Amino acid sequence: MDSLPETGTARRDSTAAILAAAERVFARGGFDGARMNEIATEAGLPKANLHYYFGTKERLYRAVLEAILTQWLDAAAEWIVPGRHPAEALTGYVQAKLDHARLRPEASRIFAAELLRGAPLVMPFLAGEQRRRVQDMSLVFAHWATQGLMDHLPPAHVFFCIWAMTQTYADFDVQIRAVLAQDALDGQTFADAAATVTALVLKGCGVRAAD
Amino acid sequence: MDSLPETGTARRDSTAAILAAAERVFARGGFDGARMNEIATEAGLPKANLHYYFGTKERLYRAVLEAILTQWLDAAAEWIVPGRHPAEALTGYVQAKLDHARLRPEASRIFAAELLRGAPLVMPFLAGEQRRRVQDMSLVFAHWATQGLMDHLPPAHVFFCIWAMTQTYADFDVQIRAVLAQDALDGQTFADAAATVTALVLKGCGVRAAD
DNA sequence: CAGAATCTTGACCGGACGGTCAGATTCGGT
DNA sequence: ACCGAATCTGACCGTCCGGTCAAGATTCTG
Repeated sequence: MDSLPETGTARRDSTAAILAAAERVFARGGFDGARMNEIATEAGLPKANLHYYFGTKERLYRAVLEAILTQWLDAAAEWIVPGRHPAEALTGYVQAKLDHARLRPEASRIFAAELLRGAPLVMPFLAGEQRRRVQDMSLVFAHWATQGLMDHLPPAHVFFCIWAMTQTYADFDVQIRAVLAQDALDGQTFADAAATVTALVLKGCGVRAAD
Repeated sequence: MDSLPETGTARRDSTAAILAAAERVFARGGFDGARMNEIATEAGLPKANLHYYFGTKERLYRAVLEAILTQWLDAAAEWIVPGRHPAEALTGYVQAKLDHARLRPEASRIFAAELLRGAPLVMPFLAGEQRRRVQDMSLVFAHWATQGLMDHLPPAHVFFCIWAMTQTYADFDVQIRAVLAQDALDGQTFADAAATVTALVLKGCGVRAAD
């Protein structure tokens, strides 16, 4: 197929396969529920191979988490800038978060499980980078509010609510599917979700439609 | 202290202690993260005693879940009745959910972890009782909407959002504490949360203030 | 092509953990 | 006081699972 003599190919391919498999398995059962054997099978490699590349289960888990966190430091935040009208900004932010829930539910679930455990590994991230981001975005909210473009609400709490609403469609989709009696969350359902969340956020924050 | 000759006292006391300890431990690490030994220690009983009363770890877990589910079939739903004005009803519902998050965070976390695992045990509850409740409450929403008391939004999604927003203060409190740089979520924080969630829901649903 | 470096893998190990059990103790009724 | 039922518990067992290892295969480098 491809005859180029590539170096380091094995390492790259194997680690990628392992990380992908690990993300799926960790998403299914959390750290404690995951079995190295299961990850190995899912990756199509012998278990000893995982240990060759990652050493221990915890190091593998950390590697998976790391990749996920850099996604949480996400493109969504770029919507929240003073130059934009809050209607446009918040719509974009919500949509970006919802897209993430739809396209990478495993990542969202692993992050959720980590928080449920008390966030032993991601605490530095939460108290550092994420806290800083929220502070920055809060300034933008304050700016919009003083301009009369939206209500004065505690910005941090608004973000907690947006995160909660959007991630619930990834983390707890089994509940949503059960209540809606659907086999899988389809495009229509996500469209309804987007409309609902956007409405709650925009109207809830008293954002007037962009002129 | 109390000298009444009570029968079955041992059973009642022991099972209660075990269930309470189990709820705490399961909330901390989920089913897979919990250790029977840990639960025993926390309950102040030898491990064999847990097995005497509950047989297996899974049966103990089921017992804990059962107790939690009957709380989910909660008092909150009683707020959502046609006779009430939606402003009052939704405020009460949100407040009840938030109270639950504040007062029984362990229960909320165990439920969340169970959903994350794919809800192997509570699926019948979700697809049965809970689905039915949502259908009932959706009728009330439709009633209010046709009366012009609130906007037409997909009622089920509004509930998903309310659940998500309120439970996030229990399930992911570690994240909220980190971002707010607080040691524990205090009364003021929950007051802010209540104000924010209520504002998002009421204004978001276009509920006019009660006359 | 030789030798080094990297990678692969089946077989194995040790500890942790859920679960068992038999004997001791306490309880409840009469 | 007595007896059967219920309760308690330390010691033990078997399995599962993360992790190791050494020998072989493959790939890289000069």
